[in-house]
Amino acid sequence: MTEHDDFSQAAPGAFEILARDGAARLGRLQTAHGVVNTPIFMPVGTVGSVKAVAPDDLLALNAEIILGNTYHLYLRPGDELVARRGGLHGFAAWPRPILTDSGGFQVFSLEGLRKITEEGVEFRSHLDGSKHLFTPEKVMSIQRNLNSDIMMVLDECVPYGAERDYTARSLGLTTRWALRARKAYPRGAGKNLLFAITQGGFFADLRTESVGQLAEHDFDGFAIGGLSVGEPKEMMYELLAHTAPLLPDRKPRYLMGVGTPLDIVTGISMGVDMFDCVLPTRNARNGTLYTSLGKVNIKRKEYAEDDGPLDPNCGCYTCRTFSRAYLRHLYASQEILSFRLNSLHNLTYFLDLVRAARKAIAEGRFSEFKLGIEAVYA
RNA sequence: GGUGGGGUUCCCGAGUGGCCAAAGGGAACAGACUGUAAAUCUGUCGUCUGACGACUUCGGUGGUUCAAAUCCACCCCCCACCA
Repeated sequence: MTEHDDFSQAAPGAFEILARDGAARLGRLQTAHGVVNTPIFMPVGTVGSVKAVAPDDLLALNAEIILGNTYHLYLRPGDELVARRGGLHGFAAWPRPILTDSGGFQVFSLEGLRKITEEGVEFRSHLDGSKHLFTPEKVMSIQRNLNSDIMMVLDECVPYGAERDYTARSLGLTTRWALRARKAYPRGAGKNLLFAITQGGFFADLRTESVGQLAEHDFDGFAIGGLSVGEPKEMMYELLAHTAPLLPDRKPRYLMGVGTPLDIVTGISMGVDMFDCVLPTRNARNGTLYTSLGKVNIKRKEYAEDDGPLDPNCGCYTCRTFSRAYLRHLYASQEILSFRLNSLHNLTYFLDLVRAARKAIAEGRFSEFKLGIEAVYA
């Protein structure tokens, strides 16, 4: 307890590993808005809102940190407008840590609307078609305005299927961009942490090279980017197993945009500390719910008169209060409440999952825990 | 009673001689979704078949025609306006 109190006074960026179980780590990371316990799942709130739920819901679920997105918030409402309102914390009324993605992924997913050069990425807004330029420096400035606790460097996320030459060149660019970002925001210039993103596509040696180029530099954490972009699952796991151990042991490791319950547990087993994914919230809105017994597609006819709870082993408001029959009806009727109840549940499942993982690591039975998840989701 | 319009596959609704098992939408059923251009997208949707294909459908009955949801006759029902 005193140890915890000591850590609560630690400077932002402090990362402590409390226990290990195999390659899995139990840790905690200090930020300007409080401590994040790892392994952690971070709900995604792209435009400054975790869709369908409110901050008090997230606090009730004990979400420790959420995501925002540089690209979206820069386009609308504008990072300076947000800055004038106390940054994203003040604007969105979220008191706990926030991580902002750099826009690198949008550069990837908006392919066709952008052009990548050494200087940065020129892109067209998906909102009004207007032209913009993101440089590593610009993206730092935007994230400083948003005042996120963890800022990500601008990177290029290489699509699955990209050739070796392209991937090799791209990884070098991502490294140079990362170093420019660090230079634009030197350590100690503020309380915001800065994470680098490793790339390397689907070539193990290029993954090694990318980590090699970045690991020696002074970042607060290291992310693995460019996975789960359409490749076969085994390939993702292979590259993850290859890459995770290469990342600095004493810094938090973040697997970007991943993933399913199985992906998360697998990532943890390989030594990853942080995860984010739209899956729990997006799938909630599309009727796919994650439960202790597996995925439930709540639209299915078989639930029309199912009076049981969505997940008998879940303590969330949705599961405590409503029947599958009612949840199916809400979905079929396209009621707003459907999005909210489904999102609350899925977020609970993902947050409970990492809480249970942390407990399992602390108790030295993580492999056993992982087998349990695999039994349901593999 | 008169005049005009109309009855299409679960619903709405296109189709006015062959390219029609019949556009489109909805509903229904199933699936996808991984750093959110996603309350989105995909598939099925007359019956039988794995498929090719076969068979039965467009208010009813009868007819014209090589061929009818489409043309003709009569009948049934609905709507609008007029009396």
